[in-house]
Amino acid sequence: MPKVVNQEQYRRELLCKCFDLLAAKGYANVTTRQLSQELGISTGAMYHYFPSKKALFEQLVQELGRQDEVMLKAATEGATTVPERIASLGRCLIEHEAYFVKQAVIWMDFYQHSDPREVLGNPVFQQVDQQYQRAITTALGLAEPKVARFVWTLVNGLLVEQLGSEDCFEFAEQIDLLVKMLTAYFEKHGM
Amino acid sequence: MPKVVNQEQYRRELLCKCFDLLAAKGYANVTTRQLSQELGISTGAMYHYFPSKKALFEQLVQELGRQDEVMLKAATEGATTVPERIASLGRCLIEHEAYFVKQAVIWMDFYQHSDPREVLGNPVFQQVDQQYQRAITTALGLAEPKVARFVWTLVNGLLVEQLGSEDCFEFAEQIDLLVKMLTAYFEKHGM
Amino acid sequence: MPKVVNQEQYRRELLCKCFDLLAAKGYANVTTRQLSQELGISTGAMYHYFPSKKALFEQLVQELGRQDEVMLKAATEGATTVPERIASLGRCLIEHEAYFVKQAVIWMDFYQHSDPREVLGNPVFQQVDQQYQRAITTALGLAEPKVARFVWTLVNGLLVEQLGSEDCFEFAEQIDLLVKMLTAYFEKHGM
Amino acid sequence: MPKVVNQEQYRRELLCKCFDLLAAKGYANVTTRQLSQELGISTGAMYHYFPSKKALFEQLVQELGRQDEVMLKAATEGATTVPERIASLGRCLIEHEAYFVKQAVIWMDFYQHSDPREVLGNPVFQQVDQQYQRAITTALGLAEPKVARFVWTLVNGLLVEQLGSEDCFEFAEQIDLLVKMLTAYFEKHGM
DNA sequence: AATGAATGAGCGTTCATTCAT
DNA sequence: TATGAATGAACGCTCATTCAT
Repeated sequence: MPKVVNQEQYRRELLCKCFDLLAAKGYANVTTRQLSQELGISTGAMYHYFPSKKALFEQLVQELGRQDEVMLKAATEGATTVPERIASLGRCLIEHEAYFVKQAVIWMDFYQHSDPREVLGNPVFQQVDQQYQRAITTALGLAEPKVARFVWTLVNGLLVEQLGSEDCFEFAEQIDLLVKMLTAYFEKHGM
Repeated sequence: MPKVVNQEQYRRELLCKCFDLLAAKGYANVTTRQLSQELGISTGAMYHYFPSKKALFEQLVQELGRQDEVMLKAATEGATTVPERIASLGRCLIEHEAYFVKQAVIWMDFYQHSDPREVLGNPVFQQVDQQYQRAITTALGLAEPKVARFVWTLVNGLLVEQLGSEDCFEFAEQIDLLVKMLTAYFEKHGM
Repeated sequence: MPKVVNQEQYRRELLCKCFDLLAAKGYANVTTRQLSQELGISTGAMYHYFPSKKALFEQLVQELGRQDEVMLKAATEGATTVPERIASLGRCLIEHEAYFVKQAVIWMDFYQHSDPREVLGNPVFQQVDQQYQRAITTALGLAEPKVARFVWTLVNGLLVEQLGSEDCFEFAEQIDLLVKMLTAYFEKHGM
Repeated sequence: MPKVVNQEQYRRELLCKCFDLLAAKGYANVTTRQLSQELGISTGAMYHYFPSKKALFEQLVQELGRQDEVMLKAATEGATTVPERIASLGRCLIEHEAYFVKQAVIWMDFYQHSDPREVLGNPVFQQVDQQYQRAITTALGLAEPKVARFVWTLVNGLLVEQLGSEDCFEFAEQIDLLVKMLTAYFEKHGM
């Protein structure tokens, strides 16, 4: 009788364990030996669950997309007006700052390691990109995807700026500025 | 003495020649052989001008900081009011979009390859960071560095989003949105 | 006791199932996973029946030797004169060309993977070598083993030349030439 | 000023140094580390001269083909009649037995490691095959390539049988038998 | 100042074998 | 008996760096 495990769930656990290490050092700077050590298994076992280092990385990106969709939905569930939603989103980002900063690193790496001519055609990219678009549009209750993309872009800028920094206060401060900007913009231009 | 000046200038030329290649493929994905081929010299000669691959990269980051300071100053020189300065800055970014996007890649790589615990203490980082702070503050004619940082952060977000994309129109559109946001914010909160 | 007979027979069946795969890809290019998949059992089960990959391979060589002895005896049973026996042997080889070519591959592999200093002392080699010697001597009805070895050597050359080729006609043609050569030789030198 | 070397010639020397090791242990059983140690250089230097282990192997096969063409031509140069040529060829084979046996191993390995469906289309194979065909046809002074191929096939059989054996006497004896067979065949069937 | 052959530690990956179930 | 997840040494290969010329 073989050892019974929920392969699917175990693989997700392994992905989560890789997250911190990959975010801290970057895809290219983490070896498979380091990864397997972080996972507490042998390199061979790692290759039992993932066909390659690259595949592991892409599965991680997908997994993060899945988690974020849930998280953002939950964060803005109680808010009804647009200003309230913006504030809720801001609080969520501040609360999980460390997580989102790490994720930005992962996402940068993903861009970097993709062939520029293929990144837009990459099914993983397309899927996750649409996921975020959908999540942010829903979270803010906006009809216009373009503004949603804009907001997410700004957030990414903030996250990227936080790389290597541990100044939590400055991050909150800048999120606050962003919320004020959005509010001022909506007051002036409507919606 | 003149010999030294030539050396200095030659090294800057070499750095500029590396820029496109490093931005296109990323620091970790470019070999020293590829770099020296791009430069049109041997690997040995490259090590004559730069003590290591990493040092070459850091010198490139510094060089870019120097160039940008000049460029931003020139772009906003004619404008006198804050809205004019914002618009001038926006035009400059849109005009040199390709350059700034490549630079964002370089900058990401620099963060990534630095030890997180050392990045803030890294003299190269400190110098270039202050340079940008100063440049953007001067360009916008703001007394408050915090807002300058905020603007630059937002711009970085836009640049990062352009990675792998060639949609020039979307970039201009989002810069336009950013200018409107800033304007609305300043109208409401003053300065 | 009957249990043991079944085990023995089951192991022979397993060996036969491996034959094609090993001949097609070569010992070193077939993994134990591929073998066990071909056998329709798990790797663990395979190791229950064979102590190692190498042992499985050696048992296959022995099994083939056993089968050939029977086959060659049957092929030349009806013939009474030496020319008739030669012709019968030739027909048998042509008829089972694909089988013998595969076997040649197996046999090459066996030599290759043996330590050169030990191959002559290898009991598996000694046993099978004597088996072939005996089989060919009996088949041709020759008193002199040296000529039997010579014939078998020539046949091996033909088989080896067929590796990777699917030109069935050429094989038959060359077997025909071999038969003529043998006949001419026996006519001139007697026996 | 770079170290001046005749790259082409040095590469040939390296190939020759690999010959014994590859023949003794087989392509798949020799590691790149073992090869580079045999060559007296580092693995990196080996990859400076050969793009891959497989390429090194194929270049060795080509180099052997080149050497053999010269050797066979020289061996039969003085002989004028067909029997004399056959005898000369036989002496050449006996004299360089060890070399030809090793070469047979290399050749077997080459077949084994080629995709069966591609071996006939492999340019290396085609070139060397034609080389041998031409060499043996010229050496024996035969108009008919088919008989040349036949002779070479028989010789290959003998060589293969010598794998792992060091019985030089038996080899000479069998070459002698081959010469007698050929002579008897030509006497009976002409040419 | 300049060359490029040479180094060798370290990479991502494979696979014969083991063993808890 | 039988399973297949797990192991880890070893593989082919890369590349930042050095150094004899």
